[in-house]
Amino acid sequence: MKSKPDPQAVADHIHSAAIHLLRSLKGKDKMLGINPAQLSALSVLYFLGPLTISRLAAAEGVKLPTISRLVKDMARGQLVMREKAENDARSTYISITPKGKALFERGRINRLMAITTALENLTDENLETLAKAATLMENAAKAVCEA
Amino acid sequence: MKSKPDPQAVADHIHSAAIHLLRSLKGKDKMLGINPAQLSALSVLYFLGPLTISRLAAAEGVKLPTISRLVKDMARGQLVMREKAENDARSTYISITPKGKALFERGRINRLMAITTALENLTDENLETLAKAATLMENAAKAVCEA
DNA sequence: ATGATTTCATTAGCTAAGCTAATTATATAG
DNA sequence: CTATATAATTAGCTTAGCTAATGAAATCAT
Repeated sequence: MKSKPDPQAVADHIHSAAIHLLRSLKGKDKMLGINPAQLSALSVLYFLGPLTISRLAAAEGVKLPTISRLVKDMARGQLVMREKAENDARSTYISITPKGKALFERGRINRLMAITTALENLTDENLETLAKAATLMENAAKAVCEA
Repeated sequence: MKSKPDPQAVADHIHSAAIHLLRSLKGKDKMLGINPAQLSALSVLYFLGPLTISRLAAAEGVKLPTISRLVKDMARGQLVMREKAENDARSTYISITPKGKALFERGRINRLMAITTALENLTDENLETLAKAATLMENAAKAVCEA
């Protein structure tokens, strides 16, 4: 064992695995009446707190008009709220409402339960491996962005 | 160390990591004039060989009409070819053309190079961890689908 | 202070990709 | 031979992405 791992092969393998894992979850969200874009935006607002449209767009890696419309739709559904910025009359802060919070939590639990169930029979050692790998992947993602 | 890992936390961590890694790659494809849906379909045809529309749809986890149109677009761009099935006049086999192959390889290399570069400074041990985790993630994805 | 530039957000209009329902053509079963 | 099932397409809808144009506010340079 312990044949020198080929970085290119590892990149390929982890890439496929990420794609397949996320694809397998795609179906799990629909039952809630939540779509991936909204779930993702809610996630950012949930964890980072209120953000302007611009910052939300940046966080999501999409252009500003895309978020502008998404927020309009979510505001109509009472999932988020707008608040005028005090210092800059051009900016609006978007924050998640209790309803949005609840929906996000349900969606999140939905996904995580699916994964957790799939991990159910793993040894502690394998879970440890996954935990370490997750951190390595986060770092890699950061590095890709900065490249 | 070696505190019993919480499966729920691991699920969460690996989920985020997969999202962030793939998001970080999103930008890398555009330069080629290839979009994610086409790249993904080409990938399936590249590795699995010619498939009917139905099987391609199943492999991609989308409905048949979605692939039907995607194939029409890709055929227009000479990325794939249609061939009538011999045994069943209803079926058409879709195969990747040399042009499609070349485009796919460029796109793939683009992505993989981005990841590979990001993994550049990892120890062999960490690469090993990622390789193992990739396999675990593939299994988890399969389990989620079957659940 | 005023005029030019930049920034934040929205709107309009386009494209791509997903879906369902309906249609056509072919296979298969009773 | 008729009925049913399957493969693919088409039509029509939705959502999410984009760019370009616009409006409104802030900043900067005279």
